[in-house]
Amino acid sequence: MGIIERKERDKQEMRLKILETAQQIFIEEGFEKASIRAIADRIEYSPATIYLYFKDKNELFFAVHETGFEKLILEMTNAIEGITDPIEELRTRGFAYMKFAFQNPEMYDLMFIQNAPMESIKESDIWACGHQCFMLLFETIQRCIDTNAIRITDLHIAAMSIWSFMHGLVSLKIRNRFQKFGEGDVDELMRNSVDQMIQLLKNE
Amino acid sequence: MGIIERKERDKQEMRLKILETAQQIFIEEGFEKASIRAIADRIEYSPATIYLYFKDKNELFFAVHETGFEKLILEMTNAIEGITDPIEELRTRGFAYMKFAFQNPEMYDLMFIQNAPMESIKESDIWACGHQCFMLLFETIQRCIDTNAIRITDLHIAAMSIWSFMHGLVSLKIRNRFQKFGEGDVDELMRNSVDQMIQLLKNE
DNA sequence: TGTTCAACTAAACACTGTTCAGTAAATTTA
DNA sequence: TAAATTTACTGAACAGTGTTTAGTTGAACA
Repeated sequence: MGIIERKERDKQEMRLKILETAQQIFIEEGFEKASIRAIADRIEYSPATIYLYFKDKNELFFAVHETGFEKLILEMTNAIEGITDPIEELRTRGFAYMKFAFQNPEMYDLMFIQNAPMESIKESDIWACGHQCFMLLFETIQRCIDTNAIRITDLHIAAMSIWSFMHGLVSLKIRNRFQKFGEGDVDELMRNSVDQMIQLLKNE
Repeated sequence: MGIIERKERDKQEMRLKILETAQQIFIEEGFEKASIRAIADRIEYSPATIYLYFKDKNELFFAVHETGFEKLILEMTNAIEGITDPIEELRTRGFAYMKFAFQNPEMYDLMFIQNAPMESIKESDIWACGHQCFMLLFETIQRCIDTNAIRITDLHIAAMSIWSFMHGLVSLKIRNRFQKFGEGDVDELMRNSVDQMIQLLKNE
């Protein structure tokens, strides 16, 4: 009989329910406010129940941050549709990354700033969704190198440099370190910085 | 009589004692572990006493993060002693910044990643120590621009780009996002990225 | 000497993540 | 069908967090 199958389905459903509720509260009110009790309250279960589906808060928010990567990877993939010039591809992916951060600041924070999700990765294995995302960057940079479009020849140095630049820009903004930086609009200065960096990277 | 003067001295002394103890625990065991109760325990006062000297934990850790900036500003100032070439000055300051982050990861985290210190800055006024630190960067970049040594001509764009790059590099490392990035040593890859960026910035 | 005032604290409040013994219902076995 | 077992769930507790408040104690002043 399909009782064990139904039970398995129920279990997955419950897990998803917790996950979606965690994500909801977290996106609306931030990581701090997304407490186990707040999540339990909304799904009308006791806090202890959550621990039957997730080892701890870190593991739950690891699962949440994975859904963030799914979204980012999708957007970074779709962004370059129809683009052939490698530099234009790099520029577009850069702006897609920045747009994601602006539109999902709490999720970006969880994915690239918070300690929580990284703490649930066992010493032996890898940050799979992170690596999957870097692959998109590697891909684009490799194309730039192959067509001699870029002034950096080492793939890993280029990837680390470009990602660091983008992350620095976005995370300093998210964590409020750009208060009154310069005179004009900070967001515009950020966009200009990205464009300037592309110019710097371009060969000729 | 000097009673009120002595009382004022005592008050300042107590404030300093709290501040130094907070800093100690925080550097040794991180921000999470540096609780009001842990600080109170070590100085052998009740937790409530701390609130007679600091409005809340944010204000206390704003004061701690200020001592971090004093150190960073000192190191960034001393680093360039005897250097005349603007590009070399920029490079040296970059490495000094990175060295500070590596040697004082918890303090760097507090200064540039944590929300706590920024939350105690009133809407009206400015992040003074942050701005004082940027001035050193502006200074160096201005020299680069004046001598035509750099491929960026806008001071604010250059400052934002270079700071973002350095912060991205260092904060991704601190928050554990460089696990197994590439094949070799991550620290060396980071240093190579800084050197590569300097090459990119250099005119000719 | 009595009064005032400042420094300090015990205890509580409202939270947090997490664990565990116990319950109740669904499922399986006899 | 009745009894035994397994599963899902929870109340209550533990140990911690930042913060507030009423109340105490000792020093300074009148």
